[in-house]
Order: sequence, then structure tokens, then C-alpha cells
Amino acid sequence: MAEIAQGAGFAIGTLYQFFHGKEDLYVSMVIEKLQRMYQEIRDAVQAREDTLQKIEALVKAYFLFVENNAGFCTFFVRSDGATLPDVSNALKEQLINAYLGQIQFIEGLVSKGIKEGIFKADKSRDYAYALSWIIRGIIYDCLVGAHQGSLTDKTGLVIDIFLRGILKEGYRL
Amino acid sequence: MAEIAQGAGFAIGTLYQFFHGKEDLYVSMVIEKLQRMYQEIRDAVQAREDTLQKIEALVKAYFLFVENNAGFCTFFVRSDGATLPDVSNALKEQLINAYLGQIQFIEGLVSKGIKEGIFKADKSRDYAYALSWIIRGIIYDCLVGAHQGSLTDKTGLVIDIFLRGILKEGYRL
DNA sequence: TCATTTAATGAACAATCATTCAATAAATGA
DNA sequence: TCATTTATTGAATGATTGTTCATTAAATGA
Repeated sequence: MAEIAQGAGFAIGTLYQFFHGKEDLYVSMVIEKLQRMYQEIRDAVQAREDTLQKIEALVKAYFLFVENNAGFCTFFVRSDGATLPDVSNALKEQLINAYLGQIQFIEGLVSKGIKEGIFKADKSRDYAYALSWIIRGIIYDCLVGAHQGSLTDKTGLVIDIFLRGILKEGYRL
Repeated sequence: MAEIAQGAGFAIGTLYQFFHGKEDLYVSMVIEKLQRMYQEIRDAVQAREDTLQKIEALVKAYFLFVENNAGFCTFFVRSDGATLPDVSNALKEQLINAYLGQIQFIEGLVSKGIKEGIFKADKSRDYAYALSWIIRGIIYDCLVGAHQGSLTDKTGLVIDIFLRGILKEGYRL
């Protein structure tokens, strides 16, 4: 807390005027950042018409946010609020719900593709999870240093692995 | 440390006869557990001849280990040694190397499939990553509570998403 | 200008927790 | 049996760190 106060140019006491405590500070920051991330992703997706381009935009927006917020993301990956034992159950639930909301959003894209006859009419929810797993995995590995190269360069890779898994046989990009 | 000592039936002081400190204890436990996990996975894979069955065995072995070591895995997911800021760089490197070794192992399976003409002769390393991302993602979500159902029941799902992404067009399971 | 409210300060407090070490118990072997 | 080595104990220590609150400074407005 002392370090944060100093970094913000305040005294410790002043910090406690803005936040009730360390957890409140942490929760506020995480919630705000994640809301911004989800918003950026939604905006990027909505800017596209084509379903495949929407999905590509989604992946790209994820990676872009991580590259533009490397500090926060590294911190968040290191101590995910949803898994921090010290953080209130209220936050955990909020984070999980935000995540599930994002899954639902991705599922919407997949369902759209199914209606359009592009994707296998199978398990839209599971496919949404799969995409989020692949995205999260590559982000994590890049942040931790287990994977080389810039994230945005990997967009094609993620899309390829994901799409060729759910594209109807015979359908080509 | 007091809690650990009590759980082990020792006094705190005795704990320090076995481990140099908290970090040493943590490192020893994680290394031992992970080595056992990787061993179990390798054994399960080697028990199979067919490449596709090897991959299925790999996924199943991962999930089985998590189910059999839920306590450790939940703890490890909550405070991944590779990302713990307090833990020595030596451990981080060791964990990342262990992970990369596992990636290489998976890559070997994929390469085998490529040689056999089952998989796209594309990017075996990237496919190895992709599989590990999907596996890790579902494990994480199940442990955290963002995904319902038992892990071993999801084996087919993971295989399906992964394989249909790298299977040559026209090839069927 | 001055009284009053509002904001900012940081030393002091309190709780946590890894670590130590002098004291005690157990084991060894001559 | 007893001297010596080895193992165990847990209260005391010290370092860290979130939080408080009396004090000081700034802002407000009559």
C-alpha cells in the first residue's frame, strides 16, 4: 500500500480516502480493467459484419489489449482474482460471471456461424470455451515467457487451429 | 509453516530439519508432484500403440491426475510456481523447462501422426501448444468452478476439438 | 479576514508469520 | 549404565505490512 500510494503521488492515508482497504483497491482496479477489456473486444467484434471476421477481430482484440496492458495482465495472470484465496467470494463470483458472460458472447458468434451454415451444428457452448482456452493459453505462455514472439502475430495460428476444428468439412476460408 | 508442521505431525522446528525454508518446501513439493504427473502421463501414452489412442491416453492421464490430486492442483492453479513473484528464478526456470519438455513430448506424438499421414504436415510445435492450452484451460475452469461436470467426461470433447483441427480433410476417426 | 469544513499527512499501531535456538528428549554404543 | 551424539520442541524474535487517527494544510464562503 505504501508503494502504491507513493506511485500515485499520495500519502498512505490519502489512499484510504479513495479505497476502503487493499482488497477494495484491488477489486476496483480489476473490475475496471476487465470491463474495459470486454468492452474493447465487443466493440472490435461489432465493427465487423462477417462472422469469420468477427471471430478474427475477437482474437486480435484480446491480444491487442494484453499487449497494451502488459503490466496489468502480467499481474493479473500472476494472481488471478478469481483464484486469490484472500479475495472476497463476492469478487470471485463477479469475475467468474464476467468470464461466463464473455463465453456467452463468443457462443453467440458461434451460433451465428451455425445458422449461416459455416460451422458444425454441434456444441456451440463447448466451442466457445475451446476458443477462450486457446486464447488464454497463448496469452499466459507469452506473458510467462514459455512462448516466444508477439501475440498479435499469433492471431492467424489461433484462428486456424480453432476454425478448422469447427468448420464444416469441405468449407474453405 | 506452523499449519504444515501440525498437519505433518511435527513441531515447526523439525520441519526446518527437512527443508531449508518455506520456499524450499514449496519447490520440493511442486517438483516432486509435477515429475510424478509427467511420469504418469508418459506411462499412459507409452502403453498405447496407436497414435490417436496415445493422444487420447495423454488427455485422459492429465485429467485423471487432476482428479486424483485435486488439492495440489487447486493450490498450484491458485499460485502457479512459474508465476509466483516470491519464488526463486531457479524454480521458475525449472518449471518452464519441465513444461517445455512436455510440449516437446506432445510434439513428438504429433510428428508421429504426421509421418503416418494422419495429421496435416504443418506446424507440429504449434499444435502441441494448442493441445496443452485446451487441456490446461478446461482443467483451470473446472477447478475454479467456471465449468461444470467431471474432467474425465470431457476427454472426448477435447480430443474432438483438437483432432478435427489437425486431421487431414477426409480422414475419419 | 476569519471561522468552518474538507482534504492530506505519515508516524504509530497491531497483526501476521517465517525463522531461530536454547532446552529437552531420544537414540546410540562402549 | 552412562556419556555422547542426534533428533525434537515451541516460545521468542524480527521483519513485514495493512490500517488508523491525531495533526496539519487547504479550501470554502460569509
